[in-house]
Amino acid sequence: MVALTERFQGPVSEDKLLKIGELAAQADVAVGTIRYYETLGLVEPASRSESGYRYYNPEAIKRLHFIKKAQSLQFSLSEIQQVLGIRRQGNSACPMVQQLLNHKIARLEEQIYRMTNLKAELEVYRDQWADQPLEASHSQEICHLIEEVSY
Amino acid sequence: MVALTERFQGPVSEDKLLKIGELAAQADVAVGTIRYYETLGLVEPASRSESGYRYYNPEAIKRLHFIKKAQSLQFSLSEIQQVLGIRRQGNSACPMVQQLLNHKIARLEEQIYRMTNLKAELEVYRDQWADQPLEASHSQEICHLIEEVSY
DNA sequence: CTTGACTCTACAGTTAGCTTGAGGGTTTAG
DNA sequence: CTAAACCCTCAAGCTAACTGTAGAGTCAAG
Repeated sequence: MVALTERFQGPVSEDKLLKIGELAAQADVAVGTIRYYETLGLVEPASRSESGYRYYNPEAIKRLHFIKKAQSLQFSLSEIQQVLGIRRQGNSACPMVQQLLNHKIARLEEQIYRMTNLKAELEVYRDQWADQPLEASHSQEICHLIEEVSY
Repeated sequence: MVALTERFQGPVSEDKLLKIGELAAQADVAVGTIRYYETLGLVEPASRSESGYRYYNPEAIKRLHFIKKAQSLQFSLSEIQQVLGIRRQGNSACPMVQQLLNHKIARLEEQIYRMTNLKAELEVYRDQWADQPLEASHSQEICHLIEEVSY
């Protein structure tokens, strides 16, 4: 499945450049997704062959991993873009990054708090359900859980 | 702003039916959103006037509040739909609801765990940044935070 | 009885994050 | 040298959850 090119062609002085499919396999991301990320400025090939093939250096794998991690933790692509894109602007990124971090930390705190509350609430409902005799589930009241939870 | 109808017309025996705009104001939801929810089977007017106007009973306010709460806690409309829609199917909803709850609780647990980890990670970065002398922000390295975080 | 606020339906548009497809070149294993 | 496997671009489509618009009818106050 994962067949890595050992040789490469192109004018680059680094070694082990990857074609898009190889990068995709290594980073466990779809080829189309990588191209899509490129339109957003999140990844860029180190070079292009004459025929237009993208060639990435292995750093790109880490980049994609970073994106996936940040994403799985509720960062939007545009937030990731902000952090990654800032260096291109040539000015100090730190203030913006710090702001982003503070904002993110505050949001996480709030979400954790709300999720913890919800979890406790749901557990109460679930346990009430567990205590209920089975026949009760089939009374007129279609599901006591729904009556409790729904409104 | 909030002008409630005191009288109503229609064949319903309850009192204080609301027009869609009134319901929207009471529940703090856009009119269009309510109509959209109706297409998903999440809310239904108690009745319609001859001219087609929707008339809701005040229960609908609670329904919308429930939807908003569940939503703010990461439940999708289709999940909410599953819970609310089940009674229409005439069979016992409890097993499905229990399953949904368990699944949701597990997901919350995982998300809380991951968010807590990320928060700690981000706080480390932020604090490292705070300790950094200002000039360091303007060295060749455009932002040490980016170098640390990005890969 | 008219005017303005409200409502109706139907459908197009929006943002996010991709996926799929058409149509056509390129590489590489056998 | 040929056929499979890859790659390219461009464009459209998809899900979620709405928002907005057009064109037309309805209701309530003055």
